[in-house]
Parts: sequence; structure tokens; C-alpha cells
Amino acid sequence: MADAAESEKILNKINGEGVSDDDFDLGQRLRSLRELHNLSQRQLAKRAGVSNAVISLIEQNRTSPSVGMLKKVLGGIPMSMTDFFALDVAPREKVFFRSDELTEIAGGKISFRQVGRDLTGKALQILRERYQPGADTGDTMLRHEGEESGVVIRGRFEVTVGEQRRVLGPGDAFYFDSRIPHRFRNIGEEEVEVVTACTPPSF
Amino acid sequence: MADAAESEKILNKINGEGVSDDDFDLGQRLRSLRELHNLSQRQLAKRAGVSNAVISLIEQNRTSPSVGMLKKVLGGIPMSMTDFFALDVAPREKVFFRSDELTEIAGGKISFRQVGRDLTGKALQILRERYQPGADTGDTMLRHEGEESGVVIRGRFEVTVGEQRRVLGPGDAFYFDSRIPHRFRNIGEEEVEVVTACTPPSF
DNA sequence: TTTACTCGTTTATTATATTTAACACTTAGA
DNA sequence: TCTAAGTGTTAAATATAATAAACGAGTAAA
Repeated sequence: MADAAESEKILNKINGEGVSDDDFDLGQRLRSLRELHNLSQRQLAKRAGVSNAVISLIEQNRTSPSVGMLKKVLGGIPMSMTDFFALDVAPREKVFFRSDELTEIAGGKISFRQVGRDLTGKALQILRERYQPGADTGDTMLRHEGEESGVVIRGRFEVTVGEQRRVLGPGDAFYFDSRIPHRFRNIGEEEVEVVTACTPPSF
Repeated sequence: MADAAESEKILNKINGEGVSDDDFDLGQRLRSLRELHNLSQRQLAKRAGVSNAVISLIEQNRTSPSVGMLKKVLGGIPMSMTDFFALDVAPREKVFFRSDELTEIAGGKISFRQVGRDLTGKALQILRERYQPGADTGDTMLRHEGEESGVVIRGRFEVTVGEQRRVLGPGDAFYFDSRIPHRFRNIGEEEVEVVTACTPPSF
């Protein structure tokens, strides 16, 4: 018994130190994450549907949240458990994005969902765009540096580039120099879905 | 104020539905893991330095363990939190190989449809790609200058970038530096359709 | 100054996770 | 047959996480 107890402790120690994400600071990570998203403890708590106190306590490492709780909290950011703990192994670049992780750029009748969060220093911007029926990019034509291209996935999509205008359907695509004034519009009755790419990022 | 409250609710809804690792069964995962290592609940409990009851309760999803507890338990396997949750995104589906399928980049199993004809002098390359079931980009990893990104439209698409691997579904996306060795594969049973962009064009 | 907000933190209470100790069942061996 | 040790599960006791409500500080506007 004494031996067993001792070996338990030893094993514990080995495992505890060897495998566990030893100096993993859960509280600090949550705090950084929250601040990165410009959320106050109360804002995050509200979005996550939990009390604000628990955010404070977790960030101070004064409680070890249940995974259910942690999941709820992360849901308010939003971030998955996987990604939360994945940050641990190495500060590696984020490569994969679940569809709900694409950063929403504009809501309303037009939805721009960008792959990647911060594109400063990046050369490429790729977006998944949705246009409600009748939605368009406005009266003034768009103009910016770079090149732009896209593929229509769904719907009837009117693309105007300079003096050319064309209605594109699923599978159709466009490619133009972004310095030429351009405009997009959903002229169909169903939602338009289109994947576009830009270089360099235009916003 | 009213606006803020409303948008919060909306966000909450989006987050709640969108991000949660919905069908993630923590108990079942722990049980599988334990059985895979031929450990009884009591053995694992002893190695982890916790009571055997808690293993039983966790495996039945009758408690939501604190992350501290889960970490201790995993320490008895041993496995890190990172890996535990990383299993979530790992290919749980069968990866199937047909031995007679040798990789042919051109035409056959993989169809690259490029937007635009001649990209010399252009900065951006955008492709609509189709992968037949089982198709991949070959044994040797791809490497080239530039950045690369894509959005999956249809199918189950396995993307490997450096040492990271992930299975992406419709709406999911990726973004990485093309100098990191990478590879693509359709591991599903239906055709994969994906829109990708590259800067500068890689071929 | 006052008022009215925000912020992060803390306290007392409630809810729940975790432990200890038992239960019912199976297997192996004397 | 009877033990003795194994399995996973459960009940009651205890430790701890989570809540609601308050605190003190900071900021901005009247």
C-alpha cells in the first residue's frame, strides 16, 4: 500500500510534468483572447450567457472552469475548444478556418466573410460573399489598386466593369484590374453566393 | 443601447449555433481513448491520481469535468489537452485509397479550371478546382512562392500544410504561405469542388 | 461638484463537480 | 462451493465551481 501510494505520486509527477501542457496559462490566454477582440468581461459574459464574475475568476486562474463552462465562454468570442488548445502547441500561423470562423466584414443585405482575420502584411484577400436579392455595392463604382477575380457559386450575379456589363451564373467567373470602376448586383430572386479574391487586400 | 442589445442577441445566436463543437462527445472520446490503451477505469484513475468514480461519471457525460480534472485524467493516458481536442478535427472518416489510382495532375481525377487565359504579368490566379473521390495532388508536397487561399464549396477536402492536417467541408477555408509544403486530397465519396486563389500565379 | 455610466474585482450563496465508500456483477482459482 | 480480486456504477458527503449582488475605481458629461 505504501509502495503503491508512493509510486502513484511518482507516476503522477512524471505524467503531470511530462505530458501536460505544463506552463499553459489558461487564464492569461482567455484574457489575451478577449482583449484581442476588444470585449470587456461583461460583454463577453453576456455573449456567452454566463456571469461576468466567472470570466474574472477564470482569467485570474482562481477557478478551473468546467469544460462546459469554458466551451460556453469561448462560444462568445467565438472560438472552438480545439483552436483554443491548439494555440498551445506552437504559435503557428492559423491555416484552417471553419465556415463560421470566417470574419464577417459587412452584414445586412451583403455579407462579406473573409478568410483570415488580419491581413496586414498579406498579399492575398479571399472572401466568400453573399448578396440578398436586389442587393448591390452602391451607386458609386468601386476603384482600388490591384487585381480582382471571382467565381459565382449560386444565383444570378450582375457584374459591371468599366463599360462592360454581364450577368453571371453558377460556374461563371470574372477577372479584372481593380482600378477600373466596378460594381456588383444580385439581379435574381435567390441569394447570390460568390467567392472572390483580391490582391493586394483592398480593405 | 437597444441596438447593442439586439446585435448582441443576434451574435449570441450566431455564435451559439455556429461555433460550438456540436456533437463532440467528451465522455465517449475519453472512453475510447482509455479502452484503446487497455486501461480499466480504476487503473486510469490511479495513474491520473483521481478517484475512479469521476472517470465513470465523465465517460457517461454525467459531469462536465473542470479542465484541471480533465488535464489530470489525460495525464494518466498520457495525452495532452491539445491532442485530445485536436482529435475533434482529425479525419474520423475513412481515408480510402485505390491502389490503381496513381496521381495524375492533368485532366483526369483533378480538374483545374483557371479564371483567365494567360496570367503572365498578372498578380492573381484564381481557380475552380474539382477533385474526384480519392484524388490528391501527389506524393511530393507542393512548394512555391506566394500565398494561397481557398474556400470549399462541396465535399470533404483534406488539406495538409506543413505538419498540420485538417478535413474541411463546405464553407470552410484555408490560407497559408505557399512556401510551406502542402498537399490536397478528396477523402470523401462525392466530388470536391473548391475555389482557390494564389498570388502570384504558381503555374 | 454631481450623476450616470463603465470597468475589473470580491463576497456570500447556490449549484455542481469530486471523493469516499459502498453496490451488483463477472472471472479465476482453491 | 467459496473466496478474492476484477469490472463499471451509484449514494451521500465534501470540496469547488458558478451565480447574483455588491464594491471601489475610472471616465465623461452636465
